Amino acid sequence: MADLEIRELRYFVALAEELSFSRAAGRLGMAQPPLSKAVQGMERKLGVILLRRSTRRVELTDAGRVLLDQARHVLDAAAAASARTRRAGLPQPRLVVAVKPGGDAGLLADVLARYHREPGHPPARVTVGGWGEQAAELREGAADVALLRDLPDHAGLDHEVLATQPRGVLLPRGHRLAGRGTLRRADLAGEPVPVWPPAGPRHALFRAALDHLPGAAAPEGPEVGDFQQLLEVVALGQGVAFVPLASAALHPRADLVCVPVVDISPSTVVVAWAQTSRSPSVAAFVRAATDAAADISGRHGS
Amino acid sequence: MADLEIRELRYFVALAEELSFSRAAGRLGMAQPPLSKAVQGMERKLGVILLRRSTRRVELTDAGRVLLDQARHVLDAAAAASARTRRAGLPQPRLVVAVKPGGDAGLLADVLARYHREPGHPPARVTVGGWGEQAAELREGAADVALLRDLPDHAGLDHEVLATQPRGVLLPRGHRLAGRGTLRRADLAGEPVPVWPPAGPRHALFRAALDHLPGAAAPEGPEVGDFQQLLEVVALGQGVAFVPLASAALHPRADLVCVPVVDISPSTVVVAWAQTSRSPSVAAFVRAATDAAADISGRHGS
DNA sequence: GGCCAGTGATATCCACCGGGTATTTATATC
DNA sequence: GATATAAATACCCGGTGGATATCACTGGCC
Repeated sequence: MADLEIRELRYFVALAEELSFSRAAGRLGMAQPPLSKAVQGMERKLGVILLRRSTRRVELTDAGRVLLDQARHVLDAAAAASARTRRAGLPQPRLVVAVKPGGDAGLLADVLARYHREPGHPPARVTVGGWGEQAAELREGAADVALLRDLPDHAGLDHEVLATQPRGVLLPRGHRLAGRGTLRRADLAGEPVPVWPPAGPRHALFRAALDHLPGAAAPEGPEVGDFQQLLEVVALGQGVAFVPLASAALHPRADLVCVPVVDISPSTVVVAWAQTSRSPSVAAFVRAATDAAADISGRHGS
Repeated sequence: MADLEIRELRYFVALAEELSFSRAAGRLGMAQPPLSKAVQGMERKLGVILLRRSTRRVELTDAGRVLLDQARHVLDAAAAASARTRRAGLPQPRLVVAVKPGGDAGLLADVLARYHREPGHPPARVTVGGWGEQAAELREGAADVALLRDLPDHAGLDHEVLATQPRGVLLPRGHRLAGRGTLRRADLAGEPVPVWPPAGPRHALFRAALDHLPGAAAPEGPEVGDFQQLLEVVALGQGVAFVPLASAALHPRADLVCVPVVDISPSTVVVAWAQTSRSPSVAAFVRAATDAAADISGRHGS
């Protein structure tokens, strides 16, 4: 049962994505024949046909689809192993915390203070990145822990919920519903929802919108790449967006209003970490985060 | 940033476990010098010292400890990739369900019926294994989904709780507390707790016992390897054990009594699966399991 | 304190195989 | 049926993974 090598898995992923031996070989910086041989070797070792190929078409078998998914996990894990080991070997290792601007619900300073109060843990270094990057950073070992909103459902991450925030809908000031004090989601049937981001896994706000609008009554709006574009599209009347009320308050615009929607699930602020890197320092940071959040909500509650 | 190869990670894990180049080389079926060279190559590629070595002692650096942990995850993922791909390539692929005798809370038949009712999914095959094996089977890809009690906290598994069952304490019939109708955990201070299993991650019942008994008041009892041995030890008065009441009812013995303990957390029955293998079939099985559990508890509640 | 046993590092060599080039084979299109 | 394109086959070469032999260092022990 000789197992597969990392190199072979990289080859296979490239091939499965390109569905062409020549193109995949080009992307890998190698010639086509050795790629053919490598894949034949994998099929021999596994005793399984991975690709149905003629001279004109290449397509994955069921087993090939499984291997594509699994290989990505292995490659992530291998990249993470290198990255985390390198970081641990630095003269002064740091706990890398990935945050998104506005995605920490104002908790970051308090969390860091609590984390540093407990001795024996490496100092924290904060990196700022857009949504989606954080999950990738955690999985690939570039970061140890992250504060973010609405965790994507990607496998491999554990999380604790720190806070929930009610969501509203962003509307242009002149919209027929802009004057209402609160809305229910049924009111929004038929409003177009901008697609965000245009490629790859959708942003949680987008998925939330689809989940919350009744049935297929939500036509897809234009594609937007970031939050600013989203605001522009809404201002132009091309779509509506579900955002946390607190987040809307951070970006006030004269031409937009944010109306609370009472019957949709709230946005969550979470602390997340890779399931494969639960070090004592990560645990300490998570504890600091949950303590800080409990303290805040307790203070609000009193 | 050339990444590490699976082969190198296997070498490193063997070396880190043996802490001896010669012994590790022996275990790997190779000679000692190439192992030295391979590890030097890894350190060169990573730019990190993994082992502090003299001619008499070998010990891991901090970075080495990190890599050991990470390498195990990569090797698990790689083994799982091979296993799952092989299984998917079989003429008639199956959904492999790992169950523990008595660990399904009587749900298995109903869950299987519901799963098979939905068309389009491969037929299920049930494998029976002891506790701990199931988690390993899921991580290594030998099984797709498992019904088990008290999920170990190993990383890499997702789960949904299907049911909770109150726990009691097993006592020999002549024990000073055996006549009581119910107990509180304070009553049990000072009772010895058998260690189970003797090596590796502890069984959830054991960890629960330590969590629930006040402070360090619980001396460790003898080591036991399985449930039958645990019953023997308790019968001999060498220790006490926390078990789900339903589980105790399955193994009635004249010389043992099970007394409910009212202030400890209940045992949970969960459906679990590897985070890295969320196929539609797994999702369908999980849905069937939660539906079946909701149905049962609903029927009991009515 | 010096000898010896044991262990890791170095030196050197070989064989295998990962990868390249040239060619053949098969299929879709016109 | 001719042609063009892309995967498979044939063959070759160089790098490297692994083996054997040896050196160098550490630590126990008389």
